[in-house]
Amino acid sequence: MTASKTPDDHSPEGPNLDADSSRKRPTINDIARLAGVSKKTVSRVINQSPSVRDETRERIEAVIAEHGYEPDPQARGLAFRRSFLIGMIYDNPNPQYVVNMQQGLLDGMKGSGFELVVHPCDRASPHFLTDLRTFIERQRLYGVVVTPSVSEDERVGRLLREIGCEYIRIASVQLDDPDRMIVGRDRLGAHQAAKHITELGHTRIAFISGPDTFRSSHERRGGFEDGLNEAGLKLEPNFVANAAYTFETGLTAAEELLKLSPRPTAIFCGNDEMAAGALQAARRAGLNVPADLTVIGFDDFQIASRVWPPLTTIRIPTREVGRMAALKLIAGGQEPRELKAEPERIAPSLVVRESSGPPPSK
Amino acid sequence: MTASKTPDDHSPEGPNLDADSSRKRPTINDIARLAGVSKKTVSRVINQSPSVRDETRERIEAVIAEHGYEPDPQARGLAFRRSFLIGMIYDNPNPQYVVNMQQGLLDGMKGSGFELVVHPCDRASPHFLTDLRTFIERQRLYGVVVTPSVSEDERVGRLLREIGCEYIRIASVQLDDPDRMIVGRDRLGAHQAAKHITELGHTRIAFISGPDTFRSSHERRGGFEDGLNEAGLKLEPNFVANAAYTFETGLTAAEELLKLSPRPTAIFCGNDEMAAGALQAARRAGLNVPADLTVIGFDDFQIASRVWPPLTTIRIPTREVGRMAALKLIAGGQEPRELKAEPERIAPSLVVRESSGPPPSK
DNA sequence: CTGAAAGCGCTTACAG
DNA sequence: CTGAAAGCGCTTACAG
Repeated sequence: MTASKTPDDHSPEGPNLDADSSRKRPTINDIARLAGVSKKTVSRVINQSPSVRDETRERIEAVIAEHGYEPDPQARGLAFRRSFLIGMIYDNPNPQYVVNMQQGLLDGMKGSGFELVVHPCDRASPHFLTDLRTFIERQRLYGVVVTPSVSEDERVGRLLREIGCEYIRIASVQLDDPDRMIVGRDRLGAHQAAKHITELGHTRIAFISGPDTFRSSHERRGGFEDGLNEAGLKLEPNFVANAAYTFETGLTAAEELLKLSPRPTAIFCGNDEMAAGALQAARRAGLNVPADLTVIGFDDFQIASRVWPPLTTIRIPTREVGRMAALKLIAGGQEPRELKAEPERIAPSLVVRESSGPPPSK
Repeated sequence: MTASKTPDDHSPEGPNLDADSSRKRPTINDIARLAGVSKKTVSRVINQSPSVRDETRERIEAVIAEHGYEPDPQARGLAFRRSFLIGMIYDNPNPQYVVNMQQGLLDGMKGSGFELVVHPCDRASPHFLTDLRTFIERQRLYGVVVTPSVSEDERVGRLLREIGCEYIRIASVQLDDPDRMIVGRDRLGAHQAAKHITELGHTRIAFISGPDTFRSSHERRGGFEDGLNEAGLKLEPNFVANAAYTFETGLTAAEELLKLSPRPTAIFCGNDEMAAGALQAARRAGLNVPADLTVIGFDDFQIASRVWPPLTTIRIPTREVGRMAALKLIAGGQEPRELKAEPERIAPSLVVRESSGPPPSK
């Protein structure tokens, strides 16, 4: 054991959990005594009750600051019957999504005193709902943020309401009270992709869809179709392939599309992973991207700029979405000011790289 | 703390926390009453105290099971002066590493009643240590798992010991008591890479290193050099380039190496991200991988199989490492039986894909 | 082997 | 505007 030992530290040696707590952290009782008030009044200051005389409040705040007092969240939680933990409930298999979302939630929780507890889950498990319930009730979670595709499960919404757990669902469609949701703008993003492709002059345009179990699959397809229609084009049924947001399924789906004759000159993929698979399929088919084939992704995760050629894609500000979700949860469902003032901050945007170009001239 | 809704908020609308709580969850008092014992005895059963008569224990366990009683972690934590939360402290920028590690920790914590609180941090921040201390002390964390590169910071080890927080450091070198560490086998992995490359017949072999701030950079280099030496080769200083574990720095470093004359016929990269960058550099230089150049990565993250050609790399079982770390932390530093019996479960292994081959014959 | 009392550090409900 | 009492659901220390 190195470092600072205080005079009253009589511990013999080794990491003893109790002995080493240098100067014990002050409690509400210490602050009350030092400020010459009851602990209830200190409690009022902590909880920002308006009914405290300014002078009293200032005196207490000074003592709190001087001693670096921080209320114990466990004791508060016990008395409140509710912890200061926020859960992130997710089943999205993409690590980049998960990390960006966590980071965003953490951004939004910063300085609030809340902490983030992560809870991946499996919607297909038979214990899914009971596990979720146990997790939330046992920890008496302050609230949860739920991301796709779990967020789209109506059983989850019902459960959360039934046990009275505050929540924010993140999804690409309005599935619940607006107070309880952050709605993504997937349609808009897919629309931008369609616009880009048609403006390049493509007419034989294909789409690789994500799995039916994600609402975003449908939204992205819908937005894409709308965009094509605006350009006077249709999404031909045989130019639509179903995949599952993974690299492998994207690869297979693209292989099928490229066997068609005439084959598409552009493929819009429901996410970057599938687009990376499509790039692989093009290579195997001896096609040059973008000279022979335009490939476009969705998400703008790291992989988009790592593959060759770097992917033109639709960027979703996942971290910012997470930040907004956390702020909204903490505010009890109130739309964050920033988001109200500038809804565009969670809007998708087109990122043009090297995988898109005009159709082959022949 | 943004106090938004308090428990006695009897607002007519919206999710009322109290109204919906169907049947209240039983407490230790309920169980004690129903079992005809004192709550202290129930507490003994919960905490697996040996001094309870078998008959009594069974009776109590039956009541617990019947009512689905679960002790409140907040109340337990308050009495224990220690929560049932485990923190993951990290600053690794790779999302895949973070998610795999989290998943592994969760695997190891499963059924233990602990929950995982995530805490990314920035070693370079001036508040780094105070923030960390505040986080741990305020939440009275049961313990923490620290990953590279924060885990390699001696200030962190000192702090943790000083405040008496249980911890496991994950690193590529033994930096602490064996009870407090999970040591990775990076040297072995790099050695395997060297063996593979030399067996293919290469002699002009380069290395792209990670940043000095990660011990793994040095270990991987060391293991690689050892492997080359065994084959009677040396790692030439001008064939070593320094990068920072990122795609961009890997790209730049590889460009420099490929300008040399004669240029290397194989490059071993400290991780997959840099190897992806090296692949990009080769393409820009008009070189074919693996015909003109062998490129090898380290980690076997998803990106390794997404790039073209798919990367030969060294697989690290990150998730398993995480699981072992959690088990060890919960066991108070005792090596998990599984790991003792089979240390190889956290050993690296060579994964041969398409980015490696014999050197060009010319 | 078992229990009654006190306490962990907060808050609610009730007074004044 | 402020406080004394009781309580949140557990555990420790002390008895027996």
